[in-house]
Amino acid sequence: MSEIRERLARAATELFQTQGYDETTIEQIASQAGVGRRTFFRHYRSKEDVIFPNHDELLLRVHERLSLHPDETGIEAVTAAVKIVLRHYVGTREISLLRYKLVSQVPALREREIVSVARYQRAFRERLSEGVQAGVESSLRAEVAAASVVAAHNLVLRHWLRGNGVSDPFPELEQALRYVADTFDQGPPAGDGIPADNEVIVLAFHSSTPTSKLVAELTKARAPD
Amino acid sequence: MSEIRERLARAATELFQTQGYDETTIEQIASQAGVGRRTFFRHYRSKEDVIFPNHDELLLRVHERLSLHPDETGIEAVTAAVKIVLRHYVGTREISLLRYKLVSQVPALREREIVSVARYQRAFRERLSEGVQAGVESSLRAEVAAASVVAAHNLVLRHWLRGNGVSDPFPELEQALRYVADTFDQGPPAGDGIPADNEVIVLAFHSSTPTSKLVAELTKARAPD
DNA sequence: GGAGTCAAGACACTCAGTGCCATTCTGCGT
DNA sequence: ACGCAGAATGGCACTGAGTGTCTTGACTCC
Repeated sequence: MSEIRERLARAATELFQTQGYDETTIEQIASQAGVGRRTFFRHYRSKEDVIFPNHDELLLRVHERLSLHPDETGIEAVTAAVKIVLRHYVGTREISLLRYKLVSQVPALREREIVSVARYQRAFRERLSEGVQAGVESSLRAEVAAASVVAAHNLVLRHWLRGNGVSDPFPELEQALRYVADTFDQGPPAGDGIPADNEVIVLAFHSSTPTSKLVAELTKARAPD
Repeated sequence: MSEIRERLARAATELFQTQGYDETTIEQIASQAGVGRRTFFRHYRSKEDVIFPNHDELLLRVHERLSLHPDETGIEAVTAAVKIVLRHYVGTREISLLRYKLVSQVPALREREIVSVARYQRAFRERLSEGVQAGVESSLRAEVAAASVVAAHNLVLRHWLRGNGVSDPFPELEQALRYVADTFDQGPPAGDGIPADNEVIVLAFHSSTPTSKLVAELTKARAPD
């Protein structure tokens, strides 16, 4: 990490907080950091880039993790990958908190964040679609599962940020992800496709019935020979 | 719809298709339409705005529909609202097809579209959260349900667009939405409360519930942590 | 026919972002 | 210690988006 890059980041965050984001020009950031305007663009692609640094690299790491173990479940891979993202945010607490404050105030930054999130979601969706046959329902399922993981992450992250980043968000993430995994871990809902009619199955059994027997009966009932 | 506005739209779409989007300047669009550059900005906020016209108005109609019947289910309201969106796209077939082509080629437009979609999703999420107690799981549920509806819509829309907008996408949307509604309409499968010994358990669940989930719920209900 | 209103045009300005070239700094081998 | 190559920096100019403002012209209402 070059020294000038850090000087620019510091100058930018100071100015953003005192003047506001929109009111700060790149010229000001550069001169506050004691460098030329042109040099700013050698370190950051744009003003937004100061707020979302190393983003490409993080996305790359996520992609790498997703393709690391081709034999693990999609949900497993995605679950592991999303932890990388949260770990990164937690590891860069200062900038994460500043970003949170700015993103909730500046529309342009909020949009940029949405786009970033969509990139993760896309990566997740692609991983979840691997080895799954094409079709409306499978696509929908993969997309929704990806969205769920992202939503779980964002929920936990926001909670952590609102608490000023003092707690440990990982147990909470585990919990939320477990909820998601429970919903999406396995194949499509029974029946290949959308049920023709909205059927409700009612099952009555004695409380002493062992679960194993129950499942056997149930399976038989749902898909008779 | 003013006449100049239409001239501008026509000029823009022509230039986009012959020269490409990035290579077309607003100056060119304006002069092709026979007006001044400044006039362009009186009709469209930006170049992207030509590709996503009436967008705010559509979002507004969605919001209106969502708050129309406060007593209907969240899923019902959202399901109805998303049809407004699809109906709009179908109703403006030409521009929809052009947009699809451009969005798949120009990164800036793709990002803009992602942001637009996020706005609908947010509206849906808010409607789905109404009257639901706060909490991680409820929030997650609302967010995921909103994402599902959006995903269903986008899937159907893309399919329609890839088919050059000749088919009727609504049956497909209905089907996909039914799938989503089936997943989110009701809470987890019945079984709240711990059955006492020697009791008959009655379990009602939807036929689309995966057996695995069913078993998980059942196990939880019978022997809660 | 004259006053008022509204859209369009024209011009100037700020700022983001990029290309280009000269200059300076830095590390490195001799 | 010296010089050299390559990289980093600074400065300049340019394009293009977007905005403020003043002028002009057309249309309307009285």
